[in-house]
Amino acid sequence: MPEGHTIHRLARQLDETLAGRLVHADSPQGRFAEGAQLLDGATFERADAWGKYLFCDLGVGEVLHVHLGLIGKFRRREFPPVEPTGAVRLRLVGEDSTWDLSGPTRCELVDPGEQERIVARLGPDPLRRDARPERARERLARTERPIAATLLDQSIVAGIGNVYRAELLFLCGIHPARPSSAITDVEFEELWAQTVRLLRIGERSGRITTTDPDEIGRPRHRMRREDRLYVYHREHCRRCGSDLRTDRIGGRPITHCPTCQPRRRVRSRR
DNA sequence: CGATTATGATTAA
DNA sequence: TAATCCTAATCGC
Repeated sequence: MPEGHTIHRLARQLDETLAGRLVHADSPQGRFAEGAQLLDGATFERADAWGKYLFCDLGVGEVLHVHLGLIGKFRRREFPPVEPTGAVRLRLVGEDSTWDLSGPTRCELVDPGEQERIVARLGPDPLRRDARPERARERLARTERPIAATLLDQSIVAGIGNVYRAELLFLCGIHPARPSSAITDVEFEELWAQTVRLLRIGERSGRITTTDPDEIGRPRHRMRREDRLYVYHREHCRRCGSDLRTDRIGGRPITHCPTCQPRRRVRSRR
């Protein structure tokens, strides 16, 4: 379930449960045996998220870099630990918590220079206080690539994934194929504000919810699964009932509502 | 039990 | 653009 909100939530929970604690590390599955050995017995200092990239500093010189990819999970497990089920690349056991990493696309130790290089390739992260949205704004203005493609480009904005991009474009009433350069300043402001808002909700709750509790008629945390999204994985528009359309943009499917997200902006009535 | 699917990203072509 | 990697839940037969 990894878009930026997942990684930030994870960083916070790792901090809460492991920071300042002595940690035992191992690789039950065996594919990160050397790295785990290096981390074993270290003190967990801090976890930090940049977009979908997670870094854990255990004060051993190199930093643990984890990227969950599409299917990776970093889950809290029973303490004291029991024999893991399935393929666990890395297990971290603190003084009162157990964490299992499975299926990551990256799990490696990187030196601080390499960490810097990774972070330098990323666009502003809406979940970071120091984010500079104007960086993203400038990039968008300079490319004709469809907005649905640039929103997935982590070097432009860091942390948006396939669910959030579809939902954001719906909420902002923007057609996915619109050239990025045609996004107006006002639209960008709203896009950024919504991104921050939705990612924060996701980080707090641990799940992606983009619908309005008033519109659904029940509090966000008690919404049914099928009520949490406007367009992603849906057939009909929750707002107007139109048949939704799914296209492949930026290499991945995106669904939009032809009525709520017209290709040309509807002339506002005066 | 095999096939399919998934909120991702890199590499090769 | 396609192929590839990684894992586990779910679905159809």
